[in-house]
Amino acid sequence: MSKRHVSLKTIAQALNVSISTVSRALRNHPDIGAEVTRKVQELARELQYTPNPLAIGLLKDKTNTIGVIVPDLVTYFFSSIISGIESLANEHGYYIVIRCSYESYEKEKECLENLLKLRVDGIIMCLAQETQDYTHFNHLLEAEIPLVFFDRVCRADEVATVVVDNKEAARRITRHFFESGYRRIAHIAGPAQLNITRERIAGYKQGLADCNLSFDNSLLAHCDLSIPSATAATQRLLALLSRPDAIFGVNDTTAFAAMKEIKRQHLRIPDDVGLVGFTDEFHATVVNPNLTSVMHPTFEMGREAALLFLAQVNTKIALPPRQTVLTTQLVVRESSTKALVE
Amino acid sequence: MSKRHVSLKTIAQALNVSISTVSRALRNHPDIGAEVTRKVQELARELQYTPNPLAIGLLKDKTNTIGVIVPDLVTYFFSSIISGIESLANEHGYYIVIRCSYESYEKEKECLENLLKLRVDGIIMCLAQETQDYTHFNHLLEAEIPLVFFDRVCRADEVATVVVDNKEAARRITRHFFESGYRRIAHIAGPAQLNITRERIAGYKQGLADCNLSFDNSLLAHCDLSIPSATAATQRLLALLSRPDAIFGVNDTTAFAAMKEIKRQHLRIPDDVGLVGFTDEFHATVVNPNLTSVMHPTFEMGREAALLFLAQVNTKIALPPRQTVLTTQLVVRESSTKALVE
DNA sequence: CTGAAAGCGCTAACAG
DNA sequence: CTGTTAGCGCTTTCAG
Repeated sequence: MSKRHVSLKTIAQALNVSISTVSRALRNHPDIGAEVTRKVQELARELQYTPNPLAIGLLKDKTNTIGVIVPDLVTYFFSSIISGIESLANEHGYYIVIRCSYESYEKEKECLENLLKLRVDGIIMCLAQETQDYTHFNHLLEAEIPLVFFDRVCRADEVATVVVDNKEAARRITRHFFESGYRRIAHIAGPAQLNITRERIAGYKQGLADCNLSFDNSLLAHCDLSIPSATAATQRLLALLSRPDAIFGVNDTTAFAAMKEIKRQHLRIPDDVGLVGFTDEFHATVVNPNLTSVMHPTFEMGREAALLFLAQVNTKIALPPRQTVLTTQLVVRESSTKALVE
Repeated sequence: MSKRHVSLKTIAQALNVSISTVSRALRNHPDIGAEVTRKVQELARELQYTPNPLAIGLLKDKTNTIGVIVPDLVTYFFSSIISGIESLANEHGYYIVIRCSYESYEKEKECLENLLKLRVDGIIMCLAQETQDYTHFNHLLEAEIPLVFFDRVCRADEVATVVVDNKEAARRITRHFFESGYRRIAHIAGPAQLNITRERIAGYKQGLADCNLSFDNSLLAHCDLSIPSATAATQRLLALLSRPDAIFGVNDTTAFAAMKEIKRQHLRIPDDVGLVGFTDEFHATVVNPNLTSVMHPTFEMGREAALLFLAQVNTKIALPPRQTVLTTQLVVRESSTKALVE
């Protein structure tokens, strides 16, 4: 069997001491004689001994492992958040095990179960789009297994969360449109059950109110965040008798899909239709015209989520769940700044 | 301690049988009486017993875990490959633990060491750009720890690899340019030490030869795959006295950066400069003009890599390393098709 | 058909 | 200062 790894036993036998002596020597336990300690450490280095985390995990019931569940691995939004989680986790000696829910409720439950079976120390996740029942988290809450939600959240009074100021951002976008001369401002929103959808719609409405514009339900199009669905939503909006002159997408992918569709219909951006996205990835500055977008600190969001996770791990007492709200910034580019007709 | 998880012991005590009986009953061992088996399984289900993978791992020296190292987590290319790995790994009961090398040789070594310390069953990875010394893999090869490289590879005679037909693809791009009327065809290549760089340059040269064009070293610009560096490379090319009329980037990100720079200099694509990328991500169809690109089957590449990994895990005998070559496809769009002047 | 015991690698309480 | 023992959760001989 274990030709592969040297264990304490290997060292103990070679040096003719007991396993516990080796164990202590390696951790510089004061009880152990200087000479023995030196010899043990020297041999350990030579043999490239590394403690077996399985054994320690078994003993301590701790794996230094964080389960991460995302609805989608490919999108910039999620991959950059994962990057943030990985970066902070790593700095603190944690490993991340990734699973993808593919926006499915069933898969999400399965991922959760699997990761718990693996004995991860806790979970950092973003809810799947489909998820409307939140009872599968009961178990974690009862067992006090660390849990952090980011972006799409639920049960925020019980679970730590990291989000951005969705409402404020949406409000700012709406006002920006108004100030740029747009009057029929539409919003392509996500699925109704998501908090981000609700909050951004709330901000959108607030923004309209700020500008004395009335809310028109036909200007609110829902999509399931997929590209085809965003395209369809755009088509619905553009087909309205009274066509919108501005569209704000729930994320950049949605906005890119909208951009493609708007161009396909030979409408000009920003002159015929203004467009704003949400996330601000690199491609916003590559597309034509450059996309105005809300700068969403995704990498930071990942790091914050990991931070909230660590806070839970390192506390024995159950502290009230922390809510981290990151601030966004509107980055104005060409897609929402038409020449004002005074 | 373990309020959290029920163990065989829990069940054994409740049923007043021995631990080994429970262990056997759960695996339907024929030795165990039908009645006992039924009772054990029933209670196990009720108590939601799940075997502790740490204990099994300790015993079997196997964790069902794959270490994945990528140079970058955020780029579409890598995130979609990770997605492919995750998908296949999951189907076979494996978990993936992700680490990022940030294109650094030192970090790559560190990631590798860390993952091995964690006792992953093997490694699937893409070399960091900086990596030029490949001796840190000796240990894995000697210990016969499964290892798979994808995209950027080394020691291909000893290690299983998944790549695409880089040379052929580059050749096809070059010929496509020629057939579209371009004559001064430039290439923004990656760092010289990478196989993908070498192979694509070889294909580029072959393509030039096919078209009876001579190779001009000034039309070959290297970059480090970062956006600023790709921009700089573009600038160098565009500043040439005899400016190229076509540029083929080593990947889409490079091509997008080039596109941005070309536009900034008020040159028209495809009329003044033709442009082709490599990877073909969604954004290729959003930018203006749509980017011609080589369709790189990234998700499949991830799945293939996982497949090669599993092949190694499931074989006792050391089989010769398999080389999987995936085929690409040139997707011609607007950025490389100027109106031919006959 | 079932139980006891050893061992995977490690730590910690308890002896000496 | 060092060794013995027990135990984390599990599988696998070996007894009975």
